[in-house]
Amino acid sequence: MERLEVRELVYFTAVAEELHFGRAAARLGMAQPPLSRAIQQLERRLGVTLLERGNRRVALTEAGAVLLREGRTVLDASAAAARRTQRAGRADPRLVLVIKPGGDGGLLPAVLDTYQAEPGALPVELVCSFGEREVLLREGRADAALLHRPHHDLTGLDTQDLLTETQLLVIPSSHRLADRSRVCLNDLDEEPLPRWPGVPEGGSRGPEVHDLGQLLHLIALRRMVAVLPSSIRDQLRDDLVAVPVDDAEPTTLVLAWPEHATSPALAAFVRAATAVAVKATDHGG
Amino acid sequence: MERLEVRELVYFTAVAEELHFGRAAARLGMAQPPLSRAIQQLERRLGVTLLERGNRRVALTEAGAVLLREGRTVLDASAAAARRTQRAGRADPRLVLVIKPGGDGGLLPAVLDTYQAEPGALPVELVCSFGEREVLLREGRADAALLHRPHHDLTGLDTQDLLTETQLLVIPSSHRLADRSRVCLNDLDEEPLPRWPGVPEGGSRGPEVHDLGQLLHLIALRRMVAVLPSSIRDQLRDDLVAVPVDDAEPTTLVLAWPEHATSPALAAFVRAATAVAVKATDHGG
DNA sequence: ACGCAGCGATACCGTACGGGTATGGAAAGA
DNA sequence: TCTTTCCATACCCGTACGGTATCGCTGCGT
Repeated sequence: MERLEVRELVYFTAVAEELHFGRAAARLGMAQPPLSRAIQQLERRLGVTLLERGNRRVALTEAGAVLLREGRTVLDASAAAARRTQRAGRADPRLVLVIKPGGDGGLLPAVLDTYQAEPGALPVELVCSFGEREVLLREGRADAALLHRPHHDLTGLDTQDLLTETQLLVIPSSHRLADRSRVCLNDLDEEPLPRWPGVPEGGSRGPEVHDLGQLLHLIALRRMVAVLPSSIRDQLRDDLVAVPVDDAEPTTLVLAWPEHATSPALAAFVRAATAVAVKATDHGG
Repeated sequence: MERLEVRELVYFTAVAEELHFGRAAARLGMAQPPLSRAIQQLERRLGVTLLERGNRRVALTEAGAVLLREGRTVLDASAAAARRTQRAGRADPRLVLVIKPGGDGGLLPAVLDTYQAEPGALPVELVCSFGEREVLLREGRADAALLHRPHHDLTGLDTQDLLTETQLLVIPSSHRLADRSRVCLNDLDEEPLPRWPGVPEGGSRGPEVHDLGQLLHLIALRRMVAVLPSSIRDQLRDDLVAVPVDDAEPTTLVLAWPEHATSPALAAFVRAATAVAVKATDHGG
């Protein structure tokens, strides 16, 4: 079996994405002829035609589509490998945890305290990011992340459930639904819901939001409403109210980390978070 | 960020596994000096030392251990990408399903019939393999596999549960436990259990077995006993009996396929298998 | 119908880098 | 101290990757 080189995959994905050798070559910062040759070579070595060269149109074959998808995972894995290795080699070891501001269900302080008490605990570096948090994990830029199920795609990650919460509708006190004791999703059919960065049009309309303060502000301005886990209750402004949504499926806060991770520091962190979570659910009911 | 090439990863994993440049070079079929240089280059580009060169001893650094693990996943993904692309490009499209002989829970005929009735169904190629079945999936050599949870490691695979079965102890009719109406795992402490190929010493002792006929034969010869899903009852020889094991955790037959697979043929197969499975559980209770 | 423009393939060339051989040099064992 | 072992350095060569120039095909515009 002939070897499949990363450089070739970079070339191929560029062409497969542009469907145009010239533009792909420009994107790669190289001339078009060597790119053509590299693709031909790749096709010869695999014994498979990847691109249908209609004279003015380049199209992916079935096999090409497969290689595009598979190749992306290889490139992702390769980039992640490089970054994780570099992070592991740094002189100042730290645990990078990525969170959504306000999305920690109130557990984070206790988790951090518990973790720091563990033997061999590393300094924790918090990275706040509103969208695309799981991408940071997959890219090897972070060691762990707080995510929400089923909101995030958790394939390829190991996870530990921390906290399951019902969801609340957050609206201005002057909203037509503000005095309801409960609502259901049908009531929101016409409401502008936020689009979360990185989530491609989940039936949501309205502008993209990038942080919690901005979101609450927009809600207060009657530009939108939002359905959020019940733990944001603590962080609401005075001019907003929260109403339980009966038929919104509960959201689970999960701690996620890359599959097959072996770092003892991460293992200790998972232990700490789990311990805090079970204590919290014991108390909270 | 500098690019991380597959060739470099092959070189590094060889050295990391051998912990010896000379042997690694021999394994790679090359001379030692260029290998040394390649590793140094890799270290420079990552800005990380991967190997501790004690004068007569080569050892992995922390970062090196990380790169060894991550690099293996890259190499696996790369090999899988190549094979899946080649399979997708073949002139005669087929769906490769890997099974364990006798391990289909009796569902397979119905699943195959149902699938062939689907529009756009491909010919199904059955591959029988006793051990290492999930590896075939991960290597891109098969499209789907029948596996058992919790026996197999399903990380990195998508799965659909088909059938949950209790487990039976299979023994010769002359065995000391043959007239028991039930046993528990403690009763088996001294019994020779088979070692499954690919499973590294799961507390099992006794010889490796590679197919079901051989296994049953060895049981009949009083060389071993085995705990198996209850659906093998149909395939028992006259000189063997099966006794329920009270505290053996139930086994679930799952259909597994590579994460993120998009092939419509595979999707149809999953549909067919799921349909047959729910029908079977409805009937069987 | 003819010509032009767009785009991928081919031809040809230079160089950078991957790989080989020979050798150095440090350290452990006899 | 001499030898052995094993990784690094020095130096050389060939390949193959990338660049420039050009061809050839085809669809479109007038």
